[in-house]
Amino acid sequence: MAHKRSDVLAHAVALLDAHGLAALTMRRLGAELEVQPSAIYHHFASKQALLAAVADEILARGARPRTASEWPGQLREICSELRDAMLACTDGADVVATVWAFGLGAAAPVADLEKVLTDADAPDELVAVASRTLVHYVFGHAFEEQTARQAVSLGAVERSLDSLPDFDLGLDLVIDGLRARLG
Amino acid sequence: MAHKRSDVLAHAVALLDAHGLAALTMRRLGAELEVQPSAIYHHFASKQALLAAVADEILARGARPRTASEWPGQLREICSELRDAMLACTDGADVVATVWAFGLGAAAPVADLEKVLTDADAPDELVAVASRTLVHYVFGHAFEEQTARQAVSLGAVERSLDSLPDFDLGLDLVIDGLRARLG
DNA sequence: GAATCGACCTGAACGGTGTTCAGGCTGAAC
DNA sequence: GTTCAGCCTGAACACCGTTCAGGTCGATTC
Repeated sequence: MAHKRSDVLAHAVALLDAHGLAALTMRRLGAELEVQPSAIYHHFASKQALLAAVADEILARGARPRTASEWPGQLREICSELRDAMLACTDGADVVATVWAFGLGAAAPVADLEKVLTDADAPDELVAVASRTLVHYVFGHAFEEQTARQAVSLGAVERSLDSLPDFDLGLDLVIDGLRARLG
Repeated sequence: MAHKRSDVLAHAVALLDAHGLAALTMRRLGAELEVQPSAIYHHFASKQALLAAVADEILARGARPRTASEWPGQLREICSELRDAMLACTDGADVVATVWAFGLGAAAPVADLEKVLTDADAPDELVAVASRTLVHYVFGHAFEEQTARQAVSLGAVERSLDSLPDFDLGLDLVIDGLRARLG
């Protein structure tokens, strides 16, 4: 029973979702596919390449229609979609943020943000700064929320989850800063 | 020649700085101290605990006097200090951000930000949101910059470093959003 | 129908990793 | 002179990502 690249990817995402990043091992993924670990290297050059594909898949699964007509709402839509996509999968924020930081994938959301800002007639430098500021905020918030939740559920650390800041409020903070520059 | 906890920590930071996070291995650290890897567990309960201490040390080394008298300048001082401390050490952003996200250390900068905002009479919720938004921005920016720089220098990925957004500009974006709320 | 070819996989190995544990050494305190 | 704590040894355990020569098998081609 030969597997295709898409089968391997689907099993990898399922494994990540069910048991977390630590369990996403070449050996364990191989076992899940009833295949030797080395067989995975026929489909992906390295674990890093596999993770990049996983990150893109996580984002693709979180895609949703966009309806806002003004740039502030459009930015909010993109950021919320990105956040929800990452939070929908165990360790999703970690995987997506790392892959993106390495420049290996997960570039779509930033491109979308840049397009919205360009269409809103923001100057080039502000487009680059603002889109990255937004994405840094979303990654940071999601990563912290997901990591803290996991650390608490593992009992590794006691820490109140109620104290997590509100996502939309922080987003508005950045967007208000932008509004002051875009008039 | 018996080592103290502070010796182990100092060697760990030196190893991190000289050869990066991947080289900060219990075995390699042991070799550096001319000691068996297991000896390190006498001083630190786990590698995670060691990394937490390393993160705090990185921040402590980056401490500098603060002179600003108004809250926007104070926020800028804290964020710049945090950023510079992380960038001063190889993989510093990765270590500090991860340790902080796990709630194991590196909490001082956030506490400082919260104090400044509280003293500026910001409401409690805004204090929590704003301080985290700022720290997410600083972590995200520093992590991306450091990771990208490293990926390029390793030749793993070709990517223009010139396109990195300006740190102060993004910081002002958030602070302007805050100004609109603090009057 | 036989040969070829590519996709897919095997099985073993290499050189690492964090961590545990029973026990040994040594220098200061009583 | 003995006790005791701090520090360390050395071996093992159970993993990890990755490589590589070779094997299987279905589809394509002559």
